[in-house]
Amino acid sequence: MTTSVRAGTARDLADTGLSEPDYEVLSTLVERPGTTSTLHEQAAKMGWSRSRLSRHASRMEARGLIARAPDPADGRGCLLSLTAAGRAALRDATPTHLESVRRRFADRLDADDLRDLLRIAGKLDDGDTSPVSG
Amino acid sequence: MTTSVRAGTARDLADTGLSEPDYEVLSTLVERPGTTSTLHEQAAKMGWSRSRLSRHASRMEARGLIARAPDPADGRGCLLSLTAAGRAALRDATPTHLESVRRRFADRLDADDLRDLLRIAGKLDDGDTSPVSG
DNA sequence: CCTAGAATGATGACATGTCAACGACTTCGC
DNA sequence: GCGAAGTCGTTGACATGTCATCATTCTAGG
Repeated sequence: MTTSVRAGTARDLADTGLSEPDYEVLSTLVERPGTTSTLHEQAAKMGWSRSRLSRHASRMEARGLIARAPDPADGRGCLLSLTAAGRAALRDATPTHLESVRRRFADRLDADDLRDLLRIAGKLDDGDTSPVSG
Repeated sequence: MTTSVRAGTARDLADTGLSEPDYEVLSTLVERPGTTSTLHEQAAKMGWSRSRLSRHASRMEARGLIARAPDPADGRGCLLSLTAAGRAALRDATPTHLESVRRRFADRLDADDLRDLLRIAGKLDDGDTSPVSG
């Protein structure tokens, strides 16, 4: 079911020229002061590995959606920031995406559904990540 | 939540040397007469694209888990079949995988949870796959 | 028989993601 | 200050998946 919903929203997003990871990066970055963030912080905020974000940032940088700059406060770090093109792409995609999510997800569930879903999610996400011992 | 459960079962499976796609292919193939199937049929049965299965079959073939042979009944087709190694890998992985799924999923949900989850899944999977129009 | 069109599986070009390094840099304890 | 240890972002090597396209081969209609 997750698959079905995601496939739908991803398809809708694709029409705007952004993938879901693109959208996540842009929408998380735009919430930052100066629409700028350290790669590390950004990755942490998104729950991504630094490696993953570094790779995706490279692709998005090549497409002109974001820019990289050295972090003046930490010689190891780099700052990611939205470009004008990135801001524009996000602005174009947001209404479509929100509408898509609403139509494919939110509108289909009532309050009971959401409550049950959260309850179940809580049980499944819970606790141990250790492998099967036997 | 799906992500969390899948990550866990994938990790458990990895300990047996198989990925989740590997396991899917092997477990679907073993149900076939002669543990053999056309790539096309196999893909349809699994809900995969031919392309995807072709690619994955190549990787699994390289690892000796399955074998390809020309289809005597259709010059375009090819037959995928389990090798002894593939059968052994599946035999080794199955108990671990079932235990893993049970522990990470089934054991955590009661009858009500399952009922609710199916109800919600039904609503989300439902119907239209068309893009957002406006 | 013969040809137009459909189906099959493979593949090039990419997008996405993981993991284990690595070099550069910072920090901590002394 | 200085060296050990940790952190940062990047990268090579791969696994996985998509899409469009291709050569083959099959099939249906004449």
